[in-house]
Amino acid sequence: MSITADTLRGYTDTIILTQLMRGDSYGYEINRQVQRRTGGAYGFKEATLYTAFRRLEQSGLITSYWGEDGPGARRRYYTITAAGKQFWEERSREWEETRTLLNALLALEVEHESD
Amino acid sequence: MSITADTLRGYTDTIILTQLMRGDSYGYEINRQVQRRTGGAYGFKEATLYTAFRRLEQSGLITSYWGEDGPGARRRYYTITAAGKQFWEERSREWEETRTLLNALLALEVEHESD
DNA sequence: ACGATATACCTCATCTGTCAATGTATATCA
DNA sequence: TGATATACATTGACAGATGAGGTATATCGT
Repeated sequence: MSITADTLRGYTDTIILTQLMRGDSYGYEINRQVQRRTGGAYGFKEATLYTAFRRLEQSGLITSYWGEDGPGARRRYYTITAAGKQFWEERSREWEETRTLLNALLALEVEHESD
Repeated sequence: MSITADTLRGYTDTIILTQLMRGDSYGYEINRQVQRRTGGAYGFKEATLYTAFRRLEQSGLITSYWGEDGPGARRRYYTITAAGKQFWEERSREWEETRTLLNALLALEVEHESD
């Protein structure tokens, strides 16, 4: 985990929703996918992950149900709602914008880089 | 201000340091430069800005001194220290990495985008 | 049979950064 | 004289991340 969570604070929800856009999943699996997709560079702390699920469910962005057991204990599966998909779209666009802004704000060079 | 600060939470210090890498400056001016560089899309709230100065100074990343008055009230100028420059280097590298990770984590498409 | 390990979920107290609200003071201009 | 821009500062509230602690099941080697 070479990246501290504070540098992507606020993106936890969107990262989780991105995984759920691909289909229902559960906490442990979502975290494994995040780790795989970042080459092991990032993974959620458990407390971060599960408090995010509570937050997202209470906001109506996801719903949940108990699924069948795997090789470990029981799994709680999550489904992204229509509101969740809309929220994901907004946040994705916002990320594009934020990325552009930070590129501009953290560059020492003179103005006008395209991105 | 179309971008909420929560999406770049944690970058306040680095943004301020970037401005100070160009030379000494003071709060009001730094904020104006941030607004100009983002085409008005982002600016610090005053409380955020001044609490950041306290934090940075206490961490030894900047020093300050009272400068001459401008058209308004007196100005407190800030100087980036050697430790501040080193911190800025680290954070800049970390931003590159975070950008790559978030691009990967927020993309629905299949793997292997270069950036 | 037993212990280690991986799977899987959960909560709470604490810490940190952001910000609304509020306050002070000076210079300019109509 | 009052509005506006410049300029700095503090405080209480809030929200997200996390360390530390907990529960439970399945597998695998010895």
